[in-house]
Amino acid sequence: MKQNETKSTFQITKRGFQLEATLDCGQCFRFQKKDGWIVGMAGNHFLKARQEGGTLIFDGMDPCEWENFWRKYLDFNTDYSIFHQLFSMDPTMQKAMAYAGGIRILRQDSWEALCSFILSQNNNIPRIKGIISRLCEQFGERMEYGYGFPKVERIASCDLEELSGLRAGFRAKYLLDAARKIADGSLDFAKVQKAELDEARELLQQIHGVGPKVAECTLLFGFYRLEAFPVDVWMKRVLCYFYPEGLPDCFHPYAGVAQQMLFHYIRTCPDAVPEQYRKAQ
DNA sequence: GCCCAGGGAATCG
DNA sequence: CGATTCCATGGG
Repeated sequence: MKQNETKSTFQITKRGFQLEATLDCGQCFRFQKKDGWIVGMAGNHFLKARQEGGTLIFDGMDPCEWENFWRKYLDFNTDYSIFHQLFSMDPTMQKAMAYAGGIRILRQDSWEALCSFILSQNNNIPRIKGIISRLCEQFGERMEYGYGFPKVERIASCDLEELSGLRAGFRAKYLLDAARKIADGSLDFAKVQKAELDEARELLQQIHGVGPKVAECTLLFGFYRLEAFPVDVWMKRVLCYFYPEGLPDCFHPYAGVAQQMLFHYIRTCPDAVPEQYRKAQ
């Protein structure tokens, strides 16, 4: 079988990594669980994987595809023991890390992350996934498995009417403004990448519909700016309950990493906080 | 029907 | 300035 010479199932060992939590903790929206496998796309790349203990099993993966894309996407070239060591001085983070310490910050494409979090505003994760899924089906490239993420120019060439099928509501016009500003060069991702954090925030917020929260998520998840610290309703609960004085100062260079572990912890761990605190505030 | 969801713009005091 | 209100949509 010729195609099996390049596409195969292979395994790697990776201790202290949580595959499912990493791909389903609200930093990306294109993966789902299916028959015990995590299946989904990033950019134009397809992944089918599962985890057994410290072993990751990839189905139908070209080894080059792993080396050239997924290894970096899953941030396997970063040593997370540095973060764990730093965070472990804090009792709340000890608990969060016991639950979600294997989460990694994905090295996502900037445009894909920006779109994802524009569509995330005043919305819930299941519906965000639905909108992004339709966005890819309607405007992305048809791949062997699934659809790629749409190019900037493809979205920029749309009008609002064409985007109505997404059922994105008021967010569609925000998406359009983002695509057009990037396509015509009035927003330059290279400039955002190089800029200081405050300037990068301002650049992104020039997009109509991008405020502090969406800019922060885009910087953390789409530009790998680990000091970015998105605060949504869940993180407000975390801050209110655990950190009324704010995070420890020494976390700041990597506050985004702590944020993502805390976010997943409070959202999905039943006994992270008392029941009344899950709803209140 | 109500409330809420990884918010932000427009408007009002 | 800070604080409301509106924005579309779907699930609980």
